[in-house]
Amino acid sequence: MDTKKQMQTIIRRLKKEYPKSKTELFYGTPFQLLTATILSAQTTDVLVNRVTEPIFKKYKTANDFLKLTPEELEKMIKSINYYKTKAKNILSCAAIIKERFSTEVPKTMQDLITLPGVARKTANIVLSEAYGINEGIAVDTHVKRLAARLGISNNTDPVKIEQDLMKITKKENWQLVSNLLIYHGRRVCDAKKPRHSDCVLADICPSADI
DNA sequence: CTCCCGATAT
DNA sequence: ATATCAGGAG
Repeated sequence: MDTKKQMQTIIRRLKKEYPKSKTELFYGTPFQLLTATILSAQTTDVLVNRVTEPIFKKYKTANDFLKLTPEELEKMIKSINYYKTKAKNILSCAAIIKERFSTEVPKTMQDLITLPGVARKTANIVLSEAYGINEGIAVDTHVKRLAARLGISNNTDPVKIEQDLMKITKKENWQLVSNLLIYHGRRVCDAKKPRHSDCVLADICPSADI
């Protein structure tokens, strides 16, 4: 079966299911998106938004966040897991962005992944959402799980999964496919109990033995 | 490979 | 009690 056609079908059907799919992370500025995405590692977006909403009212740019001490930021994001590491990374990012990138969140993959706590997944989110740049496909836990279940990629390395997805997806759909798979992963194809009977992809999915 | 290390659903 | 949640670094 043609995997490119399979991907086209997946995108068409999921687009119909979730016409308004976009990031569910709350943010205003590029640095806020970077911050929210760093916080979102192994954490639900609902919890991230709960924590960032009051913070983002006061702190919008890298320079704003540099007014905070690590201890102050830790206290504000205490309910997020890995809060110490994340607080340190966010402030390190702010400092580096101020010093090396004239206070602006970088617009290239190469520059973004030099930031602490930022790898391809986070960089892809920032590039596509904040700047509209399709450098790659953001592969998170949902994309990884759905790619495996749909028989698209058996790799465990997120970078290889991203390459497998890019090969069979039109570049213009790179950010869309990531958002669609995440939406579907959260609502129907969840990790514990995938709801095959409610899945619009069931007939083309190797994992749905209905 | 381990560490980071909280909230929530089941 | 345990698995999982928009991962990344050492």
